[in-house]
This record gives sequence, structure tokens and C-alpha cells, in this order.
Amino acid sequence: MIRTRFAPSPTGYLHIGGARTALYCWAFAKKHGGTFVLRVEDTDRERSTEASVRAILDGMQWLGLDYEGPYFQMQRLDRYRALADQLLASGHAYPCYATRDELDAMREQQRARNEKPRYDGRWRPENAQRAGLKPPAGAQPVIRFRNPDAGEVTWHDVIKGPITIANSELDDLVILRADGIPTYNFGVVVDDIDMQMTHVIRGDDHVNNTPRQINIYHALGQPLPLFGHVPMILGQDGERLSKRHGAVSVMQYLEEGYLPEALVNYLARLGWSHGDNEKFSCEKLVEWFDFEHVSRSPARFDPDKLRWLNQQYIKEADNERLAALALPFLQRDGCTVERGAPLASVVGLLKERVSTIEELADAAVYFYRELEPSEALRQQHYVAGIKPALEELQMRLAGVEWNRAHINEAVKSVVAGHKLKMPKLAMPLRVMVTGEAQTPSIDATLELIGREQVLARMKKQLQSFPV
RNA sequence: GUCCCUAUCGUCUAGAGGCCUAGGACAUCGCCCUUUCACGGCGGUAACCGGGGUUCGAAUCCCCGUGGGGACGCCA
Repeated sequence: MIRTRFAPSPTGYLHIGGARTALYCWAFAKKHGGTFVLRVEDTDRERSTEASVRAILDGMQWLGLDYEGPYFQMQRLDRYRALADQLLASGHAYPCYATRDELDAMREQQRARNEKPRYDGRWRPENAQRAGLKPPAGAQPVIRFRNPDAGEVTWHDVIKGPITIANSELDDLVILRADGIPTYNFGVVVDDIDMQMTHVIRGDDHVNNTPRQINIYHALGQPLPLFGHVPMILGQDGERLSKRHGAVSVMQYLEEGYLPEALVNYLARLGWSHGDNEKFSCEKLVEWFDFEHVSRSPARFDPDKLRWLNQQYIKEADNERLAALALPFLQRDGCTVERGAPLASVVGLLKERVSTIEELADAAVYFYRELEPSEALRQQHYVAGIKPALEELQMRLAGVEWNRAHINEAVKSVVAGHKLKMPKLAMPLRVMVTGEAQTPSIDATLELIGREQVLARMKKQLQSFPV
């Protein structure tokens, strides 16, 4: 039975890199009828927050990623202690009394010599004895894992293929702090064992941790899961994604008017492919997903393509759903939706023309609130000579049966009667009534704005219309 | 600095030695549609990082450069 997990630390929001990793793990588990687990790695007491836990949970829910859990590492401290004791007893771990200052100095010297900074094993029992080191009175030691000195560690990464790292590159890492809280590399191993993970899929930045963890599995006498490392997502400039490179929090995309299925589709497709398929549902992702087609190099985040996908999903989304999503944006813009046309109808008219819900709401404003045309638009469209035609149209609209077809008929007959070209009349009309030069077709727009509003707005604009 | 990973259009990618005159998508440019703007349709520009091998044959395999990313914490 396949078991995968997503194991974020609650030190911030759910960002798109993490979300993508979670999505891949989720899709893989679903595909094979397995289980996807959420585990919160909250062992960094300084930086972990309750708010971050909430943010991560909210993000997962919005994206539609369901899971077993969540489990919290801070609730499993006894278990880490027990396994650390086991390693102590078997000689795979030992107490270390080195102070932070001491270690800092050591690393500084190593760097000065152009060496890789690493713990030198000074508290390994045989070294400590040889150097005559004695545990300082009253000091609580950390526990270090005794990494093998020789040989190398190789694993077959399900994404990257075989990777080999020499043990000589590794040092004796801390597995348990003095206060008994495990460090990352120990906590994950214990949890992945206990939670029976079959696939440990995580970000590329963990490649260098994997051989250390494999050594711990061996020391614990436990079988290895399969490992897979998903490449990073880079910002548009090729730099690592961070707060300064635009929206990185998943929830920010909600706030900016993106549909979750669009983000999921985009994230799935960024760094993974299934032939030429660009737009596909979550169901298809589950059906198609595999690690073989996850790319092995980092990918840049492309907001334009996300926008395009979002537009595709908006176009086919249900009007009622879009209306509900757009409503908060409209209210923020000071629109009282109850007094105007049904928002679902308005949204249906506009949804093919926008890329985000925010744009959808912006485009809907003039259906609910009068917008004053800009001076530039007036200059361009309020031309002399057509005022009579507009006045006649005003009269006809006052009496016509109020629906799209009849409005259109009225406009057309005025155009014909005054020997005008259609845009000559339609453009000033559009600007007068909507305050914008770009709207859906004028008849449909007028119909939804309503006769009363249309006539009132025309009347007002006609007062300053050039003769 | 050391180690690990990686490299196809501007971007995301297809490509598992001959199917490649290198395909698709976004972006971009042009045309069509049009009552404005979109949507949509059609078309164009645009890539195998460099150098050596292996092979009858290499975008695909190997080596060396170079570029990019990552790691080197009592963070995860």
C-alpha cells in the first residue's frame, strides 16, 4: 500500500513550491489507491506558530488536497527520545558537549582553510578519551549520530535517478537537542518509519540530507522508503522564489481572484508533463501522474501562463459560482449588487473577457454604479453631429420592449435613419452609459443595466454633449 | 571553497539512437471574425550551451568545460 506525506514546518504560509510537492505526493497516493499524510514538523519552537499551521491547513483545503492527519512532531517527543536511546545503546550515537561558540569557531577556521565546514567528531568517545575531554559539570549534552567514516551512500531517486554521496562528505549530525527535541533529520526518519511511508517525496533542497537519513535508517535497522526530490520553483528572474518575487503564498492567489483548479493545473504542469496536455482536471492528474515525467531541473514560475489557465477555467465556470466569488470584490468597490441586474447574468456576459475574478468584478462595476467617462474618452467619442441621433435613440429606448433584440433593433434603425456607421453611434452610447470604451455588445449591456439607469445616464451625458 | 543535482524556443515542456526539416502551450508579431474590447480561428518569428568522443547514424549515450540550481546549523 502506497503511503506518501507532506511535511511542512509551520513557520509561514503554504507557498507554491510546497504546494506543488504536496500536490505530487497527493496525486501519486490517489493514483495508487494509497494514503497521503500531512505531518506538521513543528520542532523549531522559535519560529513555529499556530497561525502558520492554520495557513497551511487552509491552503491545503483550498487546493482540495485531503489527507490523513495532521500529525504533530511535538506530540511525539517520547518516541524520538526512545529511538535516540536505542542508537546510544548500540553505539550509533553519542553525547556531545561542544558549545555553540566552540562550533562556530571551528567552522570559521575550516572555511578559512577552504574546507567544507563540518563537525570534527571531537566528542566521539574515542576522540574525547584520547584528548582527555571530560563532560563539563551540570552541562546537558546534545546527542549526535555517529555517521560512518568510509564508503558511500547511493540511492535510486525516483525523480533524479541514481545519486551517490561519499560518507567522507558527511559529519556527525545532532539528532536530539539538549532539551530532548529532535532535529529535522532525526524527526523525519523516525516519523517516516513509524508512519510507514513508502515514498518520501520532497524538495530538491533535501538531496544532501538524504544520505544522512539513509545512514540513520541503517543504524535503526529499518528498511528504506523510496526517495524522490522535486526540483525547486524559481522566480521569473531565475532567482529562488521568495517574498520579493511576487505572490508566493497559495492563499494570495485566492485573494487575487484565481480559481483553485487553475492553480492546481498550473502547478501540476510546472515541472511535470503528460505529452502535449496543458489543461487538465485533477482527476486526469491523478490518472496520469508519475515521477518519471517530473523534470529534473528547476522551473521558473510564469504568471502569464497561470493567468491564461485561470481564464480558461473562468470561461467554463458556473455563473452562480463566479457571482459568489466576485461579490466580495464588488462590495469592496462600493457596489450594491442587490439593486441591479442579477450578478450571475452580468458575470455570464463578462466571463469570457477576464483572466481573474478580480478583473471580473472590476468589469462588472458599471452595471451597479454610474461611472463618469474620462476626459480622454469624451474627447474621442463625443463628437459633434450625432447628438440628434442619440436623442432619438433615447426616445425610442424609452418606449421599446426592454430586451436585447428590441434594443438592438432600436439602435440599428437610428443608425440607418441618420445614415451613420454603427460604431459612430454605438461608441458614444457605450461611453455615456458605461463610462468605458470596452464592454460586451452594447445591446446586451444596456439590457442588463436596465432602462431606468440607461435613460438617466444618457440624459445626464447628453447635457454636455457637443452639438 | 567543498560536495550534490542539472542544461531543448523568452518561459513551461514533448523527445528513451534513426519517426526531428525538433512537436505543443504561454508570451510575442501578423491576418480573419467583430458594433468597441475580448473570446475564437488562421499563420509567423523563435531552441537542442560549447568542445571532444562512442556509433553507419546522436537533441537523445560517455567525458571535459561552461552556465544554472541546491547543500554545507542544536532551521526545516
